[in-house]
Amino acid sequence: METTATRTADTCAGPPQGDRRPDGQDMYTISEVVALTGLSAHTLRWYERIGLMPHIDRSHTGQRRYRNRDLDWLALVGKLRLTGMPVADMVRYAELVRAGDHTYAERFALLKATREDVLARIAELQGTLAVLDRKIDFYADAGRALASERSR
Amino acid sequence: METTATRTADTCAGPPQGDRRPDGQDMYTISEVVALTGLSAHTLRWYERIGLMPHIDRSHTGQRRYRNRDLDWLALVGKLRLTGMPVADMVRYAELVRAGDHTYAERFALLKATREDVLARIAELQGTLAVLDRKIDFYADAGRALASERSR
DNA sequence: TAGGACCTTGGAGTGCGCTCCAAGCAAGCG
DNA sequence: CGCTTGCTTGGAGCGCACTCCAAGGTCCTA
Repeated sequence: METTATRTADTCAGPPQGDRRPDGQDMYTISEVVALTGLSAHTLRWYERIGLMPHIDRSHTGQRRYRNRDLDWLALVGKLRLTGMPVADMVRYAELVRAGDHTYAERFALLKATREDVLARIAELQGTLAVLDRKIDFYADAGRALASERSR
Repeated sequence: METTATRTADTCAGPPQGDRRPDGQDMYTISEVVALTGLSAHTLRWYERIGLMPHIDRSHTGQRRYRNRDLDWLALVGKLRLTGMPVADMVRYAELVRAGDHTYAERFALLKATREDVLARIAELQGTLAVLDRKIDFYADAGRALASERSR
């Protein structure tokens, strides 16, 4: 029952990602994808040129027709982008997916390394938050001191 | 007792930041600052050119001599950089500091806004972490499925 | 006093991630 | 039919944050 699911590991690991998209016959023009993802059409075409996207279907006149799995992929790319992962690394991951099932181990390792990066970045930000909070407290105190000085 | 401290709010809000630096007569060449901060000398000079640094003292022959307060400032800049704050925004903050005490309110607001940004970014990263974890679980399961398939 | 490490400057160059442009094709509408 | 809107392409351009270069001055040690 789940052996075929290995083929779609990088587009639907788990339930279908939640985002709205009227299932039935799923096909989206580039401008629809722009509306759904917030990316620009330029960026979508650029992602394709650099090998970050899987093959995108075309209409009989050559226009792009995105599918739900492409949107799922873009959602993942968006998440990875938030982590600061370089586009080149995402392209590497995309290449592994295209290369087939024998790259599972490498993809798995890449995901786990990325997870560690994200944890480290969260820790960094919490350190920064602490500094910021100290400074904010200081400013609040200084503000009160100035106020009481003025009223003296 | 604390009224003079308002003058140093942006270099030593709280205890002296912990980082090692042999107090006494504090003076550092640019290469010492490179060693202490991990920034390049190019970057340090560039920060100065764009107005991100306060005035840096010079030796009688014109070489930079950094002081502890400059290192504290660089530590703050480093933290803010981690949050993804654009350099231009940090320059703005530096200008407020140079402008004097009457910019307290604006600096305070800027710090609080930055704090909110950091919180939002942490939340984003935690969302990404959740996606990553789902994917990692999926890959782990798929790996086990493939293994048991091979052994069948 | 010589040599080498280190410092100075303005300006040019780099890498990344888009962002835009020009020229042209295709579909829908009055 | 013309008009508008939307899509196509390769390639050029942009903003950011550095990064480096060339040409020269300074510091230290012997």
